[in-house]
Amino acid sequence: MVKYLYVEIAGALRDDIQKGVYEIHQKLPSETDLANHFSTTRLTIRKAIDLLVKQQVVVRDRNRGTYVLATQSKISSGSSGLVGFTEAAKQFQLDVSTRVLDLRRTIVYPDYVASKLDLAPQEPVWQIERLRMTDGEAMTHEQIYLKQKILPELTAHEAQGSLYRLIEQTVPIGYANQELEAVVLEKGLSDLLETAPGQPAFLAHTVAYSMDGYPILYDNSHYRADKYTFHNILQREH
Amino acid sequence: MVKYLYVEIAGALRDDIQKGVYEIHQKLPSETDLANHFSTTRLTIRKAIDLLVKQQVVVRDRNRGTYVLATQSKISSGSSGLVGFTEAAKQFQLDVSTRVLDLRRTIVYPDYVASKLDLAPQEPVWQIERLRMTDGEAMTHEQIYLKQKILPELTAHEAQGSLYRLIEQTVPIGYANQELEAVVLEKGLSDLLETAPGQPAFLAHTVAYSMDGYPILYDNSHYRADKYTFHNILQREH
DNA sequence: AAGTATTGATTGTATATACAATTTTGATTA
DNA sequence: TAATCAAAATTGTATATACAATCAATACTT
Repeated sequence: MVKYLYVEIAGALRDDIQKGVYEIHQKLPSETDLANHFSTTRLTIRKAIDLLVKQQVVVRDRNRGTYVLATQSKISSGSSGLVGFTEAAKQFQLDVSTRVLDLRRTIVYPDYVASKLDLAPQEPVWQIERLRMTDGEAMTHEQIYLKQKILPELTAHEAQGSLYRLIEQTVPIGYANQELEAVVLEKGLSDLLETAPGQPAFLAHTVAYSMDGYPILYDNSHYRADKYTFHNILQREH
Repeated sequence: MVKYLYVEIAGALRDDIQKGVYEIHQKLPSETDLANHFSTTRLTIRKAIDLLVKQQVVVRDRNRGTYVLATQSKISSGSSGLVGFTEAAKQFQLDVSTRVLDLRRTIVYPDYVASKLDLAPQEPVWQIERLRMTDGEAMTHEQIYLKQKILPELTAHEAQGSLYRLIEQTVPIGYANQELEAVVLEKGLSDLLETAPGQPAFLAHTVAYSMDGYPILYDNSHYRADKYTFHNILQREH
């Protein structure tokens, strides 16, 4: 999984931070020192630190040093494009795993699902409930409704990977409409997400459409707020 | 103002894109070609392209090339966007009012503000704390840090309106970088927002940049989750 | 003692070069 | 023609090195 030197070094540093070798607000060794320690060049160290900055683990302070910001990094996704959890986490070079809690073909679903997906009466959908984890820690709980006619067959094994990628083997996805709520976790979900009730979370409602504008899937996901941020680049229109 | 080679090159490329030299979905010249053209190294070109990627002007496609992205639309619908609260709320035809809680020119601010705004030591900023209301109900609490050199003077009356509009009378804003957290309100803020502690809220960190990529203002806002949702249209890149 | 200049440390940028990984393209072969 | 293989193109990573910009600490001068 770990392929590149700078990713490995970033991981090593992050581990050290998590282990307390470097504490919050403490300064990391200088780039040259790190380069010597890891027997590499300063530029490779810089790339490693760049990654940690992107993950918001450290901050740079020009001419002074690099300081520890948090002991944990957050995954972040947003309008940078439509990516599922798998692809987002991969950009952070994290190890993704999935627990499929439920997978069934059904004609029983809430009204708003039928409405959002523009379903015919009795039209079957795949209902997929998954728990997504990075490095073994629960991050996201997903409740997905996918038009069955898009994917006639779907195995539990397939449901473990990137659904977007799977779907795009038959229907290219054009865009999605996402609405974000901030919520507080109730008992059931907090258990699944391995945290406490009352903790904040994002609730994202996403409808993915084909290029033609036909709805394909509806996704209702809870993201642990301590592990996830949404990130937008907003262009000013002049 | 433009100091570094790679920033200049990024600007030149962005201009070319805007002028139509490179059109949407078109491929940029290869990095080696660009390096020759600008009489520099591939690594400098890469840093320039890195910047454009961060600004979402182009995307990389490994082993294939760098492609021009749609520089328009894609963002900021429904809510905050780079329109600021005033402009957003007006689209909903709501009656916006503002309570300026604090307005001061100061050289005392958190480290992360100095870092995000790339402030010189002792550089003065305007610190503006506002409560934004629609139809008399508290919606948003804003904590804004604005480089003083952008706006030498700022009255409490001016601070009641749209800051974005005010700023753009001197410096056009190019884009902003927004990060969303989901949080739970603590006592002080919940009082200001006229709700109860423990209620969920969005916490948005926004850094607004000039067209050249220089930071202008940092905004730390809490949005009542029961009154506000964030809405994105996500484009799938193919 | 207080201010000033110097020096070292540290991050930021830039050049030059090489190899790796993968996609595309073109040539070769069955 | 179709399939296979080889080469070229292109981005990604890595090493080595140098200088610039600025902060912090030290030494020096007044």
